[in-house]
Amino acid sequence: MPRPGSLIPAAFYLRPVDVVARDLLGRHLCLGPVTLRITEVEAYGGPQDSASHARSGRTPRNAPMWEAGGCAYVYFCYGMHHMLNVVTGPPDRAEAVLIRSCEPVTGLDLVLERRRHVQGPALLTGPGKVAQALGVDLAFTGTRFHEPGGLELRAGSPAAAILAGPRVGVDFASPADRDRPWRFAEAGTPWVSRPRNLR
DNA sequence: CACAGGATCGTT
DNA sequence: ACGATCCTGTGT
Repeated sequence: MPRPGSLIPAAFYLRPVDVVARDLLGRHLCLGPVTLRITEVEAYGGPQDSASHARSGRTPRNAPMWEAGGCAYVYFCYGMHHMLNVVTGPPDRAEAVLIRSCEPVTGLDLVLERRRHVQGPALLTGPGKVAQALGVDLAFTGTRFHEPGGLELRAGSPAAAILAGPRVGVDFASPADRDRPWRFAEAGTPWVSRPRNLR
């Protein structure tokens, strides 16, 4: 059975992080039998962004952020959740896009099993839920989305309109970074975490 | 080596 | 509003 959409080439990721973030909406995330369509993302800048994991420079955990765009950066949070990011830009820019919400496309039976049969948008709205549904864990950090066979990004169907707002859970950042409107979601979709604060 | 805290989630 | 739960970065 062919994959839904063609594999996205490496050049896609070599643009400013907010541009790639918007362009990721509507693309397909694929792993094994599961395909998810991206509906909500957040952009994180390099060392100068006080909300980003890159703010402390290169560490063992965030090393994939310093790779060339197209790399996966996965980290473990709050002792129980995995967070999936798409690294962007040339090497050493350390920018990444957090995948916050998706809608199901294929492999729904497996997604429902992994998500304990939660009903409605609560199934996939939130970064921890997306990673759990896809089956992504730390073993995937450092892998490349444009190389076939593993965690892949494919064409999908683009978002017609996009809403933006401040990022979630970054109250610790400086005011300028806290207020930067770098959360993006497809307009009108129910597959979004915290629909408030978007316009 | 010890410790404080986190780009969250689900329940109370 | 809060507890779960453990990896991570930082400091001693």
